[in-house]
Amino acid sequence: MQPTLSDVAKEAGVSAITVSRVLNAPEQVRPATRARIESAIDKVGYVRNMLAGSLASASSRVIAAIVPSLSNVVFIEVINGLQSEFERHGYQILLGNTDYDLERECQLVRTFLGWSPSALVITGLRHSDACQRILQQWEGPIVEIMELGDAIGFNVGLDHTEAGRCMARHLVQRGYRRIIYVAAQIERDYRAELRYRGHREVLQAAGLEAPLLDMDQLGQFETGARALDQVLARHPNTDAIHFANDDLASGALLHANRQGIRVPEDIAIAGFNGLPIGQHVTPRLTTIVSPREVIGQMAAREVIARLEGEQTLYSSHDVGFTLSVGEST
Amino acid sequence: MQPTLSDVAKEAGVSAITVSRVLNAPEQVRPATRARIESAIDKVGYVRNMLAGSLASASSRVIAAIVPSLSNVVFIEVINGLQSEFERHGYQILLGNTDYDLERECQLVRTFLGWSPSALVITGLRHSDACQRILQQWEGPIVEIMELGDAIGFNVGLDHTEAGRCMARHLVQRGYRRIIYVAAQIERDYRAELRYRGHREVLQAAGLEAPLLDMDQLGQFETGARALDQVLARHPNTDAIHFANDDLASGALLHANRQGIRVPEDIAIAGFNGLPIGQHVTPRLTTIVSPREVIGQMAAREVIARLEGEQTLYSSHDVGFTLSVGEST
DNA sequence: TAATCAAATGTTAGCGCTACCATTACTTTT
DNA sequence: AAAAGTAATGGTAGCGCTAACATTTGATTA
Repeated sequence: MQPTLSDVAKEAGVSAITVSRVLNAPEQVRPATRARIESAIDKVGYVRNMLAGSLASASSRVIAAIVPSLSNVVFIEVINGLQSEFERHGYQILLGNTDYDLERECQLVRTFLGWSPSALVITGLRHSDACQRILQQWEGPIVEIMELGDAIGFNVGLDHTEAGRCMARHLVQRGYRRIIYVAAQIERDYRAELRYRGHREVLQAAGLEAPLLDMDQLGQFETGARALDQVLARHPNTDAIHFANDDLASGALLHANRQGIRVPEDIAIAGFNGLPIGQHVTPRLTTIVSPREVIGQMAAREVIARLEGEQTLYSSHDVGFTLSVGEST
Repeated sequence: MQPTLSDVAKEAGVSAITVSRVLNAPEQVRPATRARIESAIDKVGYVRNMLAGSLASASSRVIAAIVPSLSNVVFIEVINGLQSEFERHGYQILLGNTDYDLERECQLVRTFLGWSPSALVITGLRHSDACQRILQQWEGPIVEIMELGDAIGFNVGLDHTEAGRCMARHLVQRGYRRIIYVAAQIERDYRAELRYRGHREVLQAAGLEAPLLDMDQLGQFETGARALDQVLARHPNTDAIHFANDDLASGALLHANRQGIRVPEDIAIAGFNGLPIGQHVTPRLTTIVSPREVIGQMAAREVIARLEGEQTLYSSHDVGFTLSVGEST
């Protein structure tokens, strides 16, 4: 059996609560006593029981983080940003993956709240009704990341509709007229859809059509390559492809290289995210750079500030984006 | 205040333990009673308190997973494999990131064990002495992943030394004679070092030198590109580069494309991991494919089997690897 | 119908810790 | 030297749940 606080207390000849203080507020214990207790801790090989502590104090120093996917580098970077900030302040991350499924998200939120997390970081602004209700009722800090809009708690992200507009404007300005938007399973990725809406808006305003090609597998290189083939076969006079993300776009670009299709002369290619790969392919990919790690860090900082008692009001933070023009458009 | 089990019990006119049973072993409760309790749960908006439950039952259904990095896709895929298996069986993942720091690893292990996890999944076989002691003392299942060797618990991984040998043999066989091994911060990445050892062994056996170039930043495309420049400048008659991973190798390959350096005529390039990108660059990257997600899944399955009472003995599982020959060598 | 037994439900006692208040030890002040 | 104050430590109760055993209910059998 693991030794408990009172085993340590017995060993050190003090009461359990004094040992607890050494762990939680060492400055309240006289240095001599503290040293004695610390060596007792080592001696009996005490490992703190976080469950009991969190139950008694009703606070766990656990952050529940819910993302839609772990296959997508973007969320990894966000998690990385969260981690780096939270770990520094002594918080642990409980990680959940919804696989873009709102039902699963609801289930996860339910379970995670049962851990009395110090805060909840969740991706996106769209949740099932049940989930929405649970979130609204919960008293701890909530941060909704990635998108901007009508949030329950604090909100860190960027305006995806505007990002879509921005890229569409760029393409139109460059003189492209037969532009297709290519996504992978767009109905599951609301942010890709928002970008499409912005894109379509701009194209229609310019009197252009805004066709959409939705691939039925989740987006990686392979899907991008296949999408390029499909576009060339079915819409042969397309002059530019606006991809929903850099994975797809890079896949298409690398495929074009292999096939001897010239970019942008035969067809222009644009992406979204600003992944490193886009800057290393030839030609460099035109894309929209989103500060992904910053989203995680901002979210974490906001939560930490709140938890340490600073009275910040719930509000939202636009991390913005940058159009990075490569030679692919 | 959140409603508790006894609030639900009062509402449903039963005792708390019956409600507990509905949650943990519904088949033990008569359907009529169960239905009544379930609607009471909905009515009062009950959210289960995992802390209290885990404390009382001394089991948390949390899996502590410790990886050295989240910037490396490889670990993401492993985590993904773990997630998909564990989540299906109702386990949550508590995620820790050591940043390749053994002290930090020890600290994380300490903290995580305080959560009474159902199991601990940890990367690698090398731990600090203190950590080693803590792990040995702990009673729950431990899985050490990625490497194979002298493990404390169950062991899922591959033989990195052999992988290094395999690639070196391939290069020698292809006729390359001035082969350099390029890594990024090799002293932090023990597995990259193991591969180098295998590589060196083969080269020396063939009467060749086995120089090592260690880049001082962690490996991404950029580092690979820079490494290629350095090799060409400082070791101009090198005919092949064996990179410690595909990120570096792809970075170098894409850089070569940009610079008009011909691969493999001017210089051959090989990697390790079998990341998708390697199969989409031109020429395709020669690499060693490791079944990353399988490692996570295997680890998870083993743990689950153990937890559900199957009496499997601690042992190790070699997931193997495959040499994938592209046109880059 | 009583005896028997399994299924369903309840009672009690803690899991290991911390909040809250009480007490004791040690300073400082006048 | 007594009073007043502060710092350090302790006692008690309870966080919300479940394990272990106890009891009740209802079905089955002789």
